[in-house]
Amino acid sequence: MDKAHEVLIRNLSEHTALGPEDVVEIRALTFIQRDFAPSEDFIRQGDVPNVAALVVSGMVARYHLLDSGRRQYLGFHIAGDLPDAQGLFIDQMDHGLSALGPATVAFIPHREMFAAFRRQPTFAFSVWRETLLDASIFREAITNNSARPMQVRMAHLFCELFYRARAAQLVRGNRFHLPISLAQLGETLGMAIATVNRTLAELRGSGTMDLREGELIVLKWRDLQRLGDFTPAYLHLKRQSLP
Amino acid sequence: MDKAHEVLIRNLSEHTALGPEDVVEIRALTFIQRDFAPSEDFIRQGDVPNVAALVVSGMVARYHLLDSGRRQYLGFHIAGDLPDAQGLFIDQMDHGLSALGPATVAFIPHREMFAAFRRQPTFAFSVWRETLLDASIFREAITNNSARPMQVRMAHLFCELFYRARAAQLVRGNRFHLPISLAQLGETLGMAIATVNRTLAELRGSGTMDLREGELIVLKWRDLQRLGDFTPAYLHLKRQSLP
DNA sequence: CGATGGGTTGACTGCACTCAACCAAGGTGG
DNA sequence: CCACCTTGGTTGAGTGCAGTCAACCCATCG
Repeated sequence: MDKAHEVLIRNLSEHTALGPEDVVEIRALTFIQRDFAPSEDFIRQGDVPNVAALVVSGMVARYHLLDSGRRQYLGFHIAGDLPDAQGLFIDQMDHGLSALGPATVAFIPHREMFAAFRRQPTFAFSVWRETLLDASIFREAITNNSARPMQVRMAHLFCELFYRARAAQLVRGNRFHLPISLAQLGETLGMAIATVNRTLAELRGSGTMDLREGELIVLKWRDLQRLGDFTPAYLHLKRQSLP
Repeated sequence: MDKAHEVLIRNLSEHTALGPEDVVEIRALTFIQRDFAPSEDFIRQGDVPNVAALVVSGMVARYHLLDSGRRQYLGFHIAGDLPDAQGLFIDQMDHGLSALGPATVAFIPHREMFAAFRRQPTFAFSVWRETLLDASIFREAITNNSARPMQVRMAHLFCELFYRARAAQLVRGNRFHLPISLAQLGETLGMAIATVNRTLAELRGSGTMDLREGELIVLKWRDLQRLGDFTPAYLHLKRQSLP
């Protein structure tokens, strides 16, 4: 059976009430599925996009490359996300996408998406909504990296990822798969790798969480949330109530 | 004559080839126009949006407020922008909007927008595209505030604002109206006010630009661009025909 | 095996934050 | 009218946090 379509339907349904006609449109989309190795790029800055990517499993990252050679991660995506819906209406990608750990990604021709949008405006609106959620997460990242001290900043990132993973039912118990290195954390949060390590040690010391073997373990969600100044309103997840 | 409609049409036309039917739809929209004083809020974090804002003249800012009381500016908008198109499909605003200097804003009921979207998908796509440009600017802000040193960071912001203002024909000669205070610059770039002042002094010293009496003056565009590591690709300012 | 990548830790340094004082301009009220 | 206050900008001194640099460990892998 086709996991890609189901993952997309599940994710869109999380935020939007899809009608049966919308589901029919989605199931009719052509998906070309591919597996990627950790850190493998699949869309590069400068590419002319004509397909949209859907994360089927694993995680993918979006990033900027600066002339200085520095890399800045912009955000992360989990199963069900459309990480480059952002590319639907632009001529040229302004950022790249790569697998974080091993990941499976499905590609949908833009042409088909547009046709479906015209037939089913509700489907278009639901994807549009996804892109707006993305933007909301970007805004929070601006604030996080600009206005919050190191420890809070890192805790906030973990909170967000955990919260989103839970909404996507990717959390088993109190842990989920987060195959990120310290260097990548640094390039996400705008801090040097040594600082990443020390800050992470502090967070571990607080007993609220741990990060081991590519797994994030949340031990005291409430405390971690407080530590990270985390309020999930900006994620606009309909299911608001969580333990 | 109605400036609001014309400003919107001009801005959308900048990026999208609008058909005559789209223009008819836009002209049929109901606008409620209002003037705001500098720093006056007109949409607050937590509001339930049911109208979309359009900047008719002046500048408006988007910002987060943290529990700590700190304010983080997320971005700025000029005439023709739809600063809260982001609110079209969300239940609750995750950020606020305020006038930067004195500003005139027009409000359009969401209901009318949605109806127009269904009748004219191309119009919907053009507004969608605007929201994606917004997101692209947010991404750049993440990178700017996280990965670039202070001086470069500030120069980059000025480059972006100048470039966008020029595209919107708001630059007269080599200057345009940018009514921003040092404190606000600090809350945009994530730096303390003292540092803002010193960094700005450096930039002035470089002879590439000046900021006086609420006006940004660009003296050496090329040098400022280089100083700010600025490449305008991410602004996607190019007319593109839509599907 | 040696090479590589990821993680850990210590020492040093310097940049940007904090704090504080001060100035200029504009608005307000007695 | 002046006195006062507020807001925005400017500058100096001191400090501390996080960046840089370097060494080292460990596991994996060719």
